[in-house]
Amino acid sequence: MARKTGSHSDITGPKVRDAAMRLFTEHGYAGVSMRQIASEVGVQAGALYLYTPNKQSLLFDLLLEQMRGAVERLKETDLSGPPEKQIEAFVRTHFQFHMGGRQGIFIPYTELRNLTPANYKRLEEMRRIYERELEKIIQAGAQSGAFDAPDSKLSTLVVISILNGVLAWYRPDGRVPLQDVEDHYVSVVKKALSAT
Amino acid sequence: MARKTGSHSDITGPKVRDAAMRLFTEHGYAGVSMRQIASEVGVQAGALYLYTPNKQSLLFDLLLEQMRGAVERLKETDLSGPPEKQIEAFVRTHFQFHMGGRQGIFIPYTELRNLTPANYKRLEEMRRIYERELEKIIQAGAQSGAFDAPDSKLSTLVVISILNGVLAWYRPDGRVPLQDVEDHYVSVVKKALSAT
DNA sequence: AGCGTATATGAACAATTGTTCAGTTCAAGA
DNA sequence: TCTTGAACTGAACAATTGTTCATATACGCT
Repeated sequence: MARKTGSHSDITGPKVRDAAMRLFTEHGYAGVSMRQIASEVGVQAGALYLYTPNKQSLLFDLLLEQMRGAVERLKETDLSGPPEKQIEAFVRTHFQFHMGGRQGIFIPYTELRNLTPANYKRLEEMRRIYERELEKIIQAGAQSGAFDAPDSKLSTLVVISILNGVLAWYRPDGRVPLQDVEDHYVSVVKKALSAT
Repeated sequence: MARKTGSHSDITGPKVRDAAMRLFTEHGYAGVSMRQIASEVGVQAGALYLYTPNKQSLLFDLLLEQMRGAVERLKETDLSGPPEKQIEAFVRTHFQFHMGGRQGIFIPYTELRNLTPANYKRLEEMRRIYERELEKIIQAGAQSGAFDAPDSKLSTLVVISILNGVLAWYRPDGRVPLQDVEDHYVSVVKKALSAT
């Protein structure tokens, strides 16, 4: 049997990416087989290769899409005003992009280790661009005296890791509403950066 | 060839655990094969089974040892005095245990997902014990008005994830000395919890 | 109605996986 | 010196891995 009714490339393609995203997020790249992904999609393993040249590309494309999305959203964000307002805007945008949409389905950056050196390098560059934006905010705040951040690079890394930390514990079916979590992180980051 | 001079169980045993620890930390459980571990130890794969019944047990024993160590250290820590002093003591103990010793070689708790349900449950119980100690500190601080933490469970999860976040970016050969990083985290967590 | 092609099957592949085990080696005790 | 047994090898195993490909199907087009 092949080509069931209503089953086209436009349907299966996204299904493959969604399944891979969910499984990579949950079990990690090495812990997921192509057959698991195929089974999730409702297809045989061989069919996946109509949508990706190989497993590595599947991971890379998903991570690239993620990073591109993050940078894009950030560009659309209004990062003007006083440092406190800027950092709040950054935190909310970052949080919403990572947790919003497909709730909590987001391949952790830990999986970067599974990339080819060449692929890794390309993503690493995009990440630097993203973090550079945060660093600029922190630097401005430090200069104006609003923030206590003598080492802006260190503070940037820490803030990013704080924000991504939510993926480690948040469960969509948990007790605390996502909006409350977002507000909490806004408060935490603002205070963590604040001058004493 | 077998049994080289000076090569005993007392030597190889720890070597196996060390290699597994390092590799699991770096590549994740699923991304490491028994043959890789064996090669790191300088032994054939079959020999590993003199020291562990199987791969799953190897991971579980390491994680159990880790959790046990963390709880032990915490019990030895003086958690008296005002909340600010208590939280500082907690942060320093937590940080030193996770980052000290074998610098940054620490299996991330993400790897818990690779455990058998039974094994997972057992570790989860220990983790609750550990986090309960932090929650008590936060609760006391909230009650005294020193901390802004209306939801102590949420704050606990967030603080833990903040602290563990250091594993995501810290490199032993990096620019910032470990002691400075520790001090930075002490400051960040204290401020993040502080009443406004 | 029938052709062409996008979409999928399912079997096969070489490599690698965790694990077992009969056999080998060598240090220490008798 | 000889024996014993702990420590290890190396080959083997069944299962699973990523990937390929000849084949089959059924939809859209004419």
